[in-house]
Amino acid sequence: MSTNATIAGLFEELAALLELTGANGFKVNAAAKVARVVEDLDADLASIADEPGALEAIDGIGSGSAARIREWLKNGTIKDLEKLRSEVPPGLPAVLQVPGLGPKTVRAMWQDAGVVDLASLKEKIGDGSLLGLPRMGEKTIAKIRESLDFMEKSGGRVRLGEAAPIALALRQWLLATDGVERVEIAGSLRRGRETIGDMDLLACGSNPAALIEAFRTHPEVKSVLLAGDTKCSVRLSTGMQADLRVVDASCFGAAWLYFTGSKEHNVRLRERAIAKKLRLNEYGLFPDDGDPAPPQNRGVAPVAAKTEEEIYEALGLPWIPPELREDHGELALKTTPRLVEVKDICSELHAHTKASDGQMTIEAIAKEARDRGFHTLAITDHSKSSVQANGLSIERLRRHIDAVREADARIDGIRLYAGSEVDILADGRLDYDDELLAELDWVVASPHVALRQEPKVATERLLAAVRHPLVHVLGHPTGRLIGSRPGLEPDMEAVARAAAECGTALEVNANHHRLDLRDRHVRLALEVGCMIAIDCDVHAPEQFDELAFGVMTARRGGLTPDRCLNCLDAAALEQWRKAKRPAT
DNA sequence: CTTCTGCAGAAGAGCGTGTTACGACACGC
Repeated sequence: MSTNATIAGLFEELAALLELTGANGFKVNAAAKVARVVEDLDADLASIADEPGALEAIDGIGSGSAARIREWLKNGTIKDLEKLRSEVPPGLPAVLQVPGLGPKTVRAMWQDAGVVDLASLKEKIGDGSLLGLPRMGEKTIAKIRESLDFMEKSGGRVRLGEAAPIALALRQWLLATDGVERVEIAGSLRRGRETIGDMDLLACGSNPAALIEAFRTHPEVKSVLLAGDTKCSVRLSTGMQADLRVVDASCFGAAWLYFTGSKEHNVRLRERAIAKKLRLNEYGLFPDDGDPAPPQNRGVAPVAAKTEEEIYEALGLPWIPPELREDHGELALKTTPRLVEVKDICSELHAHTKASDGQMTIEAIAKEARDRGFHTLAITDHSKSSVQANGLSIERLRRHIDAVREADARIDGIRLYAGSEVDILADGRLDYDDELLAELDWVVASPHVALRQEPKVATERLLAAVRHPLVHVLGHPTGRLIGSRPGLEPDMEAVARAAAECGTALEVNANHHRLDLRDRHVRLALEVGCMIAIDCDVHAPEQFDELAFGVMTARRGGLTPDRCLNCLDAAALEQWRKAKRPAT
């Protein structure tokens, strides 16, 4: 694991242990924030820690956290953390992750009922010994049991690509309800995070009770966790939790803003409101009249409430796209950035046919891409070392190139590139020799094996690939699979710098299991001047639909159309391709 | 614990909901 990821993990643990030992809430928040900041940091902490004041200059890291980071880098331990570890059972922080359990409850379960980890929680639920605790009744315990089941199945979060179709189906269902005016997706799903904890929907209409009733009776709903006049939480058959809020149309914007989050973004907005003598809540942005009672209950007219745009404007901000609402500096924006959208994408530059492990013929995939409005499709079947994916031998590739060129000549309305997704071998060499690669129109170089190698080795490996003069795109650079395989941990800044220098594009693989580059790598790549490709790595026709997830990930990294290969028109893409290989 | 205003000390988002016990609390976003 990289140094930053390790340190982020330590501070996350520190925050959990502080919570469990009943520490000051601000102390807990501070540690949690350090974890978040460090996780997203581009610079390597180990390399900047020696520079006086460098750690403290990072927003969210003060003298205390800086000292702890230095202590860990020097000794490999943090005294305060060790002390807390000795006080709290090692399995207890995991119990805190159970939805519905907060620090107070877990602490009581630990000290009064002997719960020390998830296993003992399950046991104590089974033998009824939790019932005696304060605020622990039958219903509470039943909910905890359901949450535990979900965590066992999914680890508590589901991938973006799994949650999105369910949310869209729920939205359609609600849109058929009596009196409905509007139904929107909010929460981390709207922000396009790679995994979703629970899904949030927001609705308004003339018959709120009907919306709540429709929601709780959807066929996918397994149990109703709570249902009030304006709010309903359910557990879906997948185990995931879904929340619906029903609000008045007059404050839809305020509510949508609030329920989209992130929590950190909301806090920033509210701080900004306070600085302007205003108050922001889910009912609107109100003048601060000094009365602590909620203004919406006192007939106070909001400054803004109906749309997100007018609320941001009243706070002196441009409308901020949901994907950027993570408190990663987005409040410094002066105008709304024109981020890439699905409709901007007009080529697919990474696709597989039956020649390797795809399901479609060249002709079928070409027509599919054309029907989706693309002007160019790169056929990039696997190379010879990818035996498991039926990679093409040198001979087969030569015949395949001919077949693609023949199809290109025959099929109207789309341009086909004869390409390859060539393996980057463990030592950085490519899986075909240069002579053969030079015959191809398009080369995506991707790592598929040796995905556990040391970060330094991985960096050299990827550097070799991006510097190779015949490579157009570095495909799914880390090889990670969300939730199941961490993948390579190269020095992404070095890789991106080399890519920018050599004019090699970096891919955001849109497959929802991959989303690789991930959001923060996109941001890093853009900062150093890279071009980005968003590709579906298509193996079957429906995989073209994964594009939305790749686009959201790219938007989270701040990608604009001018920096995205797939947004170029056919002539501009052709020009870029030729400029990349001036010799050919 | 960190940040901000002023260099020491204050401030740090704000609300609905269910549960459990009848006002308070914990939780989640």
